[in-house]
Amino acid sequence: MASSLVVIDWTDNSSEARIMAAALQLFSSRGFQAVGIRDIAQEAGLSTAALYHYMTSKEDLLLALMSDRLLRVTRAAETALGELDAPEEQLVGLVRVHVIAHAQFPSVVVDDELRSLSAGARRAVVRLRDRYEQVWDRILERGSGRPPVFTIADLRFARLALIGMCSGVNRWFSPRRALSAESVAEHFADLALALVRAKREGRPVRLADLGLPPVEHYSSIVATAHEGVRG
Amino acid sequence: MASSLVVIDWTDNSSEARIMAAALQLFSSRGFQAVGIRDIAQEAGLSTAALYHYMTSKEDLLLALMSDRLLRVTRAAETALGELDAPEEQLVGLVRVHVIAHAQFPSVVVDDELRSLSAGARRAVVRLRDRYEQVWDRILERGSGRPPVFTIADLRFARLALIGMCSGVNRWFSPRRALSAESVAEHFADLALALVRAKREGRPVRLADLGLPPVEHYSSIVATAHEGVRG
Amino acid sequence: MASSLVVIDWTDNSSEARIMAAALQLFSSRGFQAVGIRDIAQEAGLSTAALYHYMTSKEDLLLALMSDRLLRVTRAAETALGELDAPEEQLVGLVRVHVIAHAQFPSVVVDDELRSLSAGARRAVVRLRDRYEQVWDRILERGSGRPPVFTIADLRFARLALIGMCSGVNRWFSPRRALSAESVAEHFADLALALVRAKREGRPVRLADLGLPPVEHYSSIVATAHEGVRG
Amino acid sequence: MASSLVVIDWTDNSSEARIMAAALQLFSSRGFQAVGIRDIAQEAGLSTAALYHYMTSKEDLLLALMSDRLLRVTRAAETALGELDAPEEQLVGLVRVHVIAHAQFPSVVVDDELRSLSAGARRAVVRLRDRYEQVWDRILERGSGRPPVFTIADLRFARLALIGMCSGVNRWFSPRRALSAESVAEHFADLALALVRAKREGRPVRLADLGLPPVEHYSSIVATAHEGVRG
DNA sequence: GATGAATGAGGGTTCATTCAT
DNA sequence: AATGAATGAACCCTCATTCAT
Repeated sequence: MASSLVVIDWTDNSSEARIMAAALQLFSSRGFQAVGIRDIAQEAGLSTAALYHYMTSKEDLLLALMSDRLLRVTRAAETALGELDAPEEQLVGLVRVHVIAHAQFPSVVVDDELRSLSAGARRAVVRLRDRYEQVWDRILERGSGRPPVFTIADLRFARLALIGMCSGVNRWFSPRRALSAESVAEHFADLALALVRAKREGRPVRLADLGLPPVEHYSSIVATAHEGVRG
Repeated sequence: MASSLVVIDWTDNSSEARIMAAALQLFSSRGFQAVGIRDIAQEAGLSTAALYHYMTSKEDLLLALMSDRLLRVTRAAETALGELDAPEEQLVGLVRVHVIAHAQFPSVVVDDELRSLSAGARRAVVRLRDRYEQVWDRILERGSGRPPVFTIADLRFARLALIGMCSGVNRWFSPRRALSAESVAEHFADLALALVRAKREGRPVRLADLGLPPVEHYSSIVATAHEGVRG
Repeated sequence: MASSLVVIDWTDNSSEARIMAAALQLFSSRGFQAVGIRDIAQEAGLSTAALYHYMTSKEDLLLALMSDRLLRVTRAAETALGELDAPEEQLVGLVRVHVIAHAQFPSVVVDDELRSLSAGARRAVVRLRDRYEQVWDRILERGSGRPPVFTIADLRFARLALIGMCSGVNRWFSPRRALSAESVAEHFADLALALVRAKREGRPVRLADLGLPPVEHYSSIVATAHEGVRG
Repeated sequence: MASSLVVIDWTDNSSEARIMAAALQLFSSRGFQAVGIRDIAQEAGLSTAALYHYMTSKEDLLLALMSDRLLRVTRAAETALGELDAPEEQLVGLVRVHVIAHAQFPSVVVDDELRSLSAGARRAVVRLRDRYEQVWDRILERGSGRPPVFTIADLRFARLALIGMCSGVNRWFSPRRALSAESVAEHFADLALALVRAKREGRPVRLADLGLPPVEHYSSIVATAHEGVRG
């Protein structure tokens, strides 16, 4: 029984995992409201009644998926950040993780679907989201310290702008076009450095100036954090 | 009969205008799929059957609203741009218009609801959206000319990032918090300048460096373009 | 729209009346819980969706029917009592009305289905039921006055016994057996006189001793109070 | 495997007994149709699948309970009658047993739930019910013999009235009110004597006139017949 | 211009039951 | 003896839509 705030185990292809995968896939592509439980059941290869062995309601399913996504992306972000020190490097790491996670994996854009949750569930998810956003804030703060690496007028707006642009990827990215998630991540990482006016020794920093691990490293961090979910 | 790609007349409080206003308001706050035609009818003070004098289907209503939003924001953008010359100024004008329109007016975020449209309607809206995005592209191109004002690695990604961050406003902006649409517009305009690495005479430009009309000017451009729709 | 505590208009064969008739018939013979709204719709010759033009929920339908039954039997009882004076005669009138109503018309036995109602609706019905039971109490009280016509140890138990035995008719009466509602009413009226130990001038009274209108008179009172409901 | 017409063994707290107790309790308070097998399983502390080791269907469970109730009340009635001789005393004994059984023990009112049974099961239960009703008929007949103790116009109607009033107890009796099953039994016994116009030496008999064992004696007869079922 | 009546399809959820383990 | 997994059918109710008036 998938209780609420939990990291889902996707690795086997048990009924539960198949249901979760089906729901994630469908919610991600059509939106929660537009998906019927019959769709989910069919995709998972079960009867609709069987769904109710693993969830208590459709909303509960959404809740589980949102928290899973948030917990995993948070985990991936922390893994990436743990390997880095300088704020500008950490920002790049964070953007890479976020973009790759949102482009490569079916993701329920949390802020899009918050309104589909009832008050209680919404509060729980908001709490997780806030925790994730604090990761961003922490970096932006550190980069604004003395001496400042970033030049940011308002930390909150900068974070909203960054997350807005990075989550937007989810809406237009399609692997069909000859466009890899990694190349998007690279471009957005550089744009993020610009957005915060990152500088080293008084000079604007470009992505190429940083001696970071290659972007593929972050693909594998994200993949590890997401385990066996099909990309 | 509200045919498809049209600028809606909101100024009177005819039944049609009331229906449109109700639908816009509801789609904007709850999402297309979550709104029933009963909700719209009730909000407009009519029977559900009466709705069908003014629309051919619920989808048609969405289509009309999306095109209205796109046409109006495009019009507002062009008004703003016509008064300005330098690319960095135009970028600021565009961001101001976009942010104010999305924060202050109920807006159907086009890319969010495209999936709710059938193929034909989707194509029509995408065409309008592309036309609006070309406005962005035109500015980014001009700023990338010789000598370059912007430093942009890839024009398309920059546009996606900018629109992503500016449209995201729609998700979190709430007039209840002591936060005006204008102040958001100002912060985002400055962030946009940073994102494109705008320079004048080799130096990074800040919003304050530009001698632009005050942000309220753009509020009124947007308001004019949106006529009597309640903000 | 059949609101709650109301005397239903059965006389035409409008959709509403047909729904009510179907529901009454089905609830009466199978019990509320065992009847599906599909059954009602089919019996009424409508789609299930159409039902919801005339009711707000299945429970609301039950509520309407219970209140209709209670209000009508109360009305019939009061008509009968208004024509009579002596308590022993009134008791006979009341038993005749109650038995004929329960044998001849599909009736939802109120106390059987109270548990199917939610708390609020239940309270409303109990109030009507209590009002009807007060009619019985009033007669039993009058018969216990000075000089007493009845000999009753406890008024409440006597009422419960009388109503219990008279409502029980509903369970076993079937017009198929050569058994008229009127003949049952006669036997039960005489048993009721016995139960309260009715006396005139010190002698036990039998039904035949009273100069009452014939039982058919009460059939027509009940029929009038129930209007065009098919018996 | 609980086959059909059987006296259930309630004395141990085996799974079977717990299931039966749960079902009886629930059917009694909510009615057969309103009780789900999940409710029964939960109350019994088992999985729903486990229920099917002890029953063949939900209906079978009802059948078993109805027959158990009927057989036990019949047995209790016969025990009571065996100790008595005069018809008027036997009538009192029977009423006491019936009322106490229906007030004090969760009882499935047979005539209420007959409609929930399929034709075959119904026939079987009706046979048991008829046997129990014959106990009543036998007494009423004896009391109508020569010289008559009772004055009854129609034996069948008298029996229906008596059982109707005594079974009705089940609907309104609640141990919460300061009302003992025994005191109800006493009042109803006296009312039953009145209903049949019982006389001794030409004079109406009251309950107090009879030298019967105290009502508690009948409580214990009923309790014995019902063994360990919680009251 | 507007509505009440009506509907087929589908919404999410629960039903009693079976079966391999 | 007991269970978790699974299901087809049914639950009450709402959906967007049509049409005669």
